[in-house]
Amino acid sequence: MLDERKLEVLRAIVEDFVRTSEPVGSKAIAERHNLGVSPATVRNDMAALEDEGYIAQPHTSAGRIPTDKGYRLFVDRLSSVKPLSPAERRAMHQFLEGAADLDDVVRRSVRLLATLTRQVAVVQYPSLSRSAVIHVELVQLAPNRLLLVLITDTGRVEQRVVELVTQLTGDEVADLRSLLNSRLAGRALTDAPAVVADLPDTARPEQRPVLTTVITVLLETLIDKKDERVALAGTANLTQSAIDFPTIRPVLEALEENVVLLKLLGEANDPSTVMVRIGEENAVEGLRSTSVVSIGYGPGTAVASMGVVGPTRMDYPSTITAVRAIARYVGEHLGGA
Amino acid sequence: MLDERKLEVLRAIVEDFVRTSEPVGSKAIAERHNLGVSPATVRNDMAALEDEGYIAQPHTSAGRIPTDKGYRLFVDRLSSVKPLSPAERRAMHQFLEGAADLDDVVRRSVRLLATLTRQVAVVQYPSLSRSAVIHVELVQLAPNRLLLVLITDTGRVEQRVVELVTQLTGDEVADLRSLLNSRLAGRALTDAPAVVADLPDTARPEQRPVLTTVITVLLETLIDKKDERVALAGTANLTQSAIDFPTIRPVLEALEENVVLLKLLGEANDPSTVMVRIGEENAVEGLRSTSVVSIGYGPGTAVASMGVVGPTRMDYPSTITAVRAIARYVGEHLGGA
DNA sequence: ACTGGCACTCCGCCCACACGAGTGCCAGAG
DNA sequence: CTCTGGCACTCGTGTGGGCGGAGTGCCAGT
Repeated sequence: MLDERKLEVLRAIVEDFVRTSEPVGSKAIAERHNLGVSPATVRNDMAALEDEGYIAQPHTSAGRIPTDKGYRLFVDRLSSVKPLSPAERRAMHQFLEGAADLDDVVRRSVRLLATLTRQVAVVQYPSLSRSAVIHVELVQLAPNRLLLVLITDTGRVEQRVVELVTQLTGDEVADLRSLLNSRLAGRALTDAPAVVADLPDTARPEQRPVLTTVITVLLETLIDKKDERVALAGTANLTQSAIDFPTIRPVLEALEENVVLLKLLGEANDPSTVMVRIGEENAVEGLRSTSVVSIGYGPGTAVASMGVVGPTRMDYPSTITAVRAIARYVGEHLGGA
Repeated sequence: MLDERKLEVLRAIVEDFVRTSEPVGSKAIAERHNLGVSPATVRNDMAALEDEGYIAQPHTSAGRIPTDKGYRLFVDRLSSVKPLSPAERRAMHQFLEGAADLDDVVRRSVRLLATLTRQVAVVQYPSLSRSAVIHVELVQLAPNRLLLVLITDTGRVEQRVVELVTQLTGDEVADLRSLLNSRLAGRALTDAPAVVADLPDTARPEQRPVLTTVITVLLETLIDKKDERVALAGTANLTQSAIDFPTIRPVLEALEENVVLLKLLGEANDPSTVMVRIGEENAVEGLRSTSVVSIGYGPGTAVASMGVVGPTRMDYPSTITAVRAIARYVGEHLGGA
């Protein structure tokens, strides 16, 4: 059905269209990409490609542009990896150099990703649910108010105020603290509920109400923070592709919905392979005319995801390379810190 | 120079132009705003207003539009406050209801502000520098690694890892903790440097190196975090005013520069008066064609600022009202928590 | 001081037209 | 069976002219 040359023609169409953002015609292909055949032949191939749904015509007597399906084929079978330029590599190292805390790393990463790909970048904060507890701290704000601080191995810190019905002494707080830490330190957050479930039962009766309250808040924090944070950068890059989006409004709206973004990224857990969602493949209304390139990252197995959102008319090879490189580098960086 | 009726004409021009985004002519004014005079008279007034630089013509034989100077006069002398509608008031309460922690409050506020004003909203996180220490916590991660956690009265928590050359016992950490707290608890962050400066001198010799290191990191945290965080929402609203911005690109770029935003908001400290910067009055390149309406907020005297960014062709009375109302409400909310 | 009238300007819109890029199809050559 | 050159056709884009209308500035009159 699709012989070698037809695929070459498709590649030529995708590459030229990405470069010029204008429909590409048979003559241009025959000239620029030395296929050794005449425009007429290319035309026949194009007709075949159009029948199969890989390319389309904006209108009669215009050149062809790739369809979502065409991009998909291109990404899956036709695109060769394009190595990062030395300049890009250098930029990457410099950019992440000297990032102080987790916030800083994420913010720099997202900027970097947006700059390198010239698109909108999204980086999820290392998720609570996939990390482990380092320490639980209790600070007594008042006799009946505690501040619960949860510290994870990815550098994230969550805090919550706990209101108690009873009053506590400093010693009691200390007891509580060491009790919680003995159970939780080193455990994955996902295990936390199981680990602390039986605590109230084993405690002395007078401790129980307090313990129950604290544990409730602790678990609430874990659940609540399921709605995790994301950083966003490069939205201005949307405007450069005025040709691609008739209106960028729905895209901006979708990008502001954290929930949507997380859903988008949530599917890309694997740090070894880049996931590409093209146009209509996106479940998210409003991003139907965009492509999303995403990947998992983190020390060891993935703890979060990052990616970029851009027009379907995107330089996939470069974008994929950049996303992969940055994810790997940030992952190492987090592991070392 | 500018008699009563001329001011009325200016008001009419501003109001109509804000509503329709089209240049307004003398006839429309004479009809819609019953001034009791003929279009010809209005024309004379308009000529005077134009001479004074309050309005301008896009081209001969078009209506007039307000200049920055015209908006300025309108805001300062002609705009009456417009109370919040009951629906808006209800929305405000519901929106902030049940916000758990500081992050949540800020995120909800910024969304609310963007929704109510239908513009881009910016909310600065309560700044460290203007708040006070509640507690300093030290968590021993390893014999020579401490986690320093700083808790402020606005609910913000900052953490930093401290690497030590020497190893510490748990007791030593506890000593250090109580020492720091005895000095810092309840003090304003801005006082912190002065308060802890002499600590190493008064300590026992063997404690000094550790103390110096910890204090250095502590002060670093304060300085570092000067570059404070902001939350942004409603960027999609920029697209609705396609008439107002030929390109929204520079605006989006400016909004992504946190530094720029902070500079913008930084000037609005006073929680009692709304600050309005119109068009060219903005120091920030890229926001020269926008207006910024901002105000300080927080429990008691202001601890941070919030505001909106929109086209100069903006409904100033409504916007000012909304910004003021939300700032006040969020301030109370923070105070009560 | 205000009004009505009038001539003038200029933008926006519509239409017609020509141009050119690109196609599909076909007949003929290898 | 595959490729090529030729040709007629389609359709979007750019250009230029003409028209209508909105709005103005000015002036003479009340």
